[in-house]
Amino acid sequence: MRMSFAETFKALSDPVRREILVLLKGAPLSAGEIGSHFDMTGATISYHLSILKKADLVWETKVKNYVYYELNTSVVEEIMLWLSDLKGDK
Amino acid sequence: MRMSFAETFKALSDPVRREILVLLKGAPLSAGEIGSHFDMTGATISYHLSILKKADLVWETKVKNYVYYELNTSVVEEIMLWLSDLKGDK
DNA sequence: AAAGTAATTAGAAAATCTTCTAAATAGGTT
DNA sequence: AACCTATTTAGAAGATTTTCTAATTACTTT
Repeated sequence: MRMSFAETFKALSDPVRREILVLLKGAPLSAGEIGSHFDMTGATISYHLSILKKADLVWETKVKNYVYYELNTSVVEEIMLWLSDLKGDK
Repeated sequence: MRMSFAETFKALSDPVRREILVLLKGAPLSAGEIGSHFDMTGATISYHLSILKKADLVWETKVKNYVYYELNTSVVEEIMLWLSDLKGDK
């Protein structure tokens, strides 16, 4: 079930997590592939992925012993709508 | 001078600060008027306002011994553009 | 100038977040 | 089954954030 707005904004507030989302813009990547872009342990990447997942910003698919993550653009859209309303667009 | 994207996202990550922005949607309000909407001390509200100000999400105008805060929608627009790009809109 | 009102700053406590190491889980391969 | 590879979980350390109380600044009014 969809998590709160609050948690989505929190998920977006960390630079590592935003960079992960940008990486996923092109195509789904495994946790390991994502991790290789950062100078951090896999455990830390896993922690960030879990927050993105709880915020529904990404989906995961398990294939063999890999876990692939994919961007969920519909939640991005929700945040944009909130911002759009704030801006005063009718 | 305009603060980093990172700081703008951080500023948006707190529910109190988002509620302040919504309050300012209608019209500018003084720090005291903003504070009266929350069950928090004026010092705490002042802290949140300083973060919104540093993120350039609000402007302040001093009138008598009041400080009025006003929403700055152009920064909201910047965040929307980032999200729009993430979504994949060309 | 003294007193009052609005708001901010300083400093500290409590809560939350980020990161690590080490251990555990899960699946694939020999 | 034993071993290897990918990923997650647990637990702890360190950093950052949020909030408060008390003190300070700034401007107004008497």
